[in-house]
Amino acid sequence: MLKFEIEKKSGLARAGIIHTPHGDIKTPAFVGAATRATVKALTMKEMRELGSQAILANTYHLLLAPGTDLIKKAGGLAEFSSWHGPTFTDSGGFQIFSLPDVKITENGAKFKSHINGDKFEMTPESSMQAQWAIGADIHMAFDQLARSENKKDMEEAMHRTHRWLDRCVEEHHRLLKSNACSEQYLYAVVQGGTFNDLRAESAKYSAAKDVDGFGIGGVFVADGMAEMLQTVNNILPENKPRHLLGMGQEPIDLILGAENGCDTFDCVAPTRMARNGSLYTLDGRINIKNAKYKDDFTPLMPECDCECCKNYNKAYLHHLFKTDEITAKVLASIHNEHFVVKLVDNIRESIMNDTFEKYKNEFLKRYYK
RNA sequence: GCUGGAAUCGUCUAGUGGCAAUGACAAGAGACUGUAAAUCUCUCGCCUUCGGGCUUCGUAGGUUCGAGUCCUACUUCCAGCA
Repeated sequence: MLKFEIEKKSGLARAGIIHTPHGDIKTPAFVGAATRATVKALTMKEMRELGSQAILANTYHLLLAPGTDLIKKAGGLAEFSSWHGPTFTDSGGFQIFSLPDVKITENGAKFKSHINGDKFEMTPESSMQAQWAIGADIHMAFDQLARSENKKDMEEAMHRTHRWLDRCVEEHHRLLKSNACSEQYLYAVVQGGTFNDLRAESAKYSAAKDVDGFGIGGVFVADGMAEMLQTVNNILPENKPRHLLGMGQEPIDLILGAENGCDTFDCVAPTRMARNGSLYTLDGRINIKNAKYKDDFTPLMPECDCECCKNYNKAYLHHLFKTDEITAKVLASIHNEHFVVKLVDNIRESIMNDTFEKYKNEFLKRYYK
């Protein structure tokens, strides 16, 4: 069983430590999205230096390239990528949702590779096997998310997720046993969309399973998220960690997520937006490509101690973006990733100090003014 | 000086009698949430009550219902010959 220690509680919020074979994660924590075993535009050294504690890679992408066997041969994700810290893998479930030409059957999902059109099928078992080969510390159950106003569709996807969960749990334990290994861990994924009764049902179902933690999936907007998380996290066992899948573009997502009992987060938005010139500041997100920054020689965010803010100014960043220099994306990604990592670290600190409410109010008041 | 050729939005460019005029870049703005994202969208002559109105394709004339497109002259540039 994955060791999770709770150090401090405040309502549903908690500060804790997840002990993984590759090191500890002090939670709440923002996990870097390293879909193809790399955080786009950043080196692992840069990730460590900006304060990241863990990364999350994607089974679907690594299956296509370079192949999960190759990662196993390399010694696993941590060794292969030179990220010598805690790792997660997402199951590939999100890709069922996001790729075109996906056929879902009870057995699994049939995809076409977006790279060369190769057809292949992913099942709960094959996802577990692939994640086993990749060798991350924490694996996600293979789920089916949906985005629908139609409750029946949602319910159907949720029930399939539950049936798949049973198969994931079985296959996960079979793999552990047959390889005489106990150092890989499985999270169930809670679904149910915007329907809180379905969320409750999914949380109950997942809570009863022999898993090490929980992913909360299929969340697309902050609207109604707090209530949904309250529903789910009041049901999930307190002593197991919870990961809010894919949320974190907006600081409020992370604040509400932590406030309502989530321990870890991952999101592609900070680095994607960085590459597109949209940068976080304490006063809200700015587009550094805007003409008004052409001769603004002040730091992007004076309060920030990232490499970008400590050494460069807005006019320089603006110039790098306008001339499409690679360094623009590097510096911007360092800053945005640092911003969200630090934000969640600050949330943790405020929970530890009993100042969460104050931190939250001050942050939100300034950011969304 | 002669003979060809060429002049269209900030730049390059499409255009061969129905045109406010093609495409690219540049410029201006927006989007992005378990990454098919170094991506995508919108604006880009002026005005507008969004119906439309007005002024544009080197300059000035002309032919035509209608001209960026055909004709004449001029201006500038390019190539070749002197």
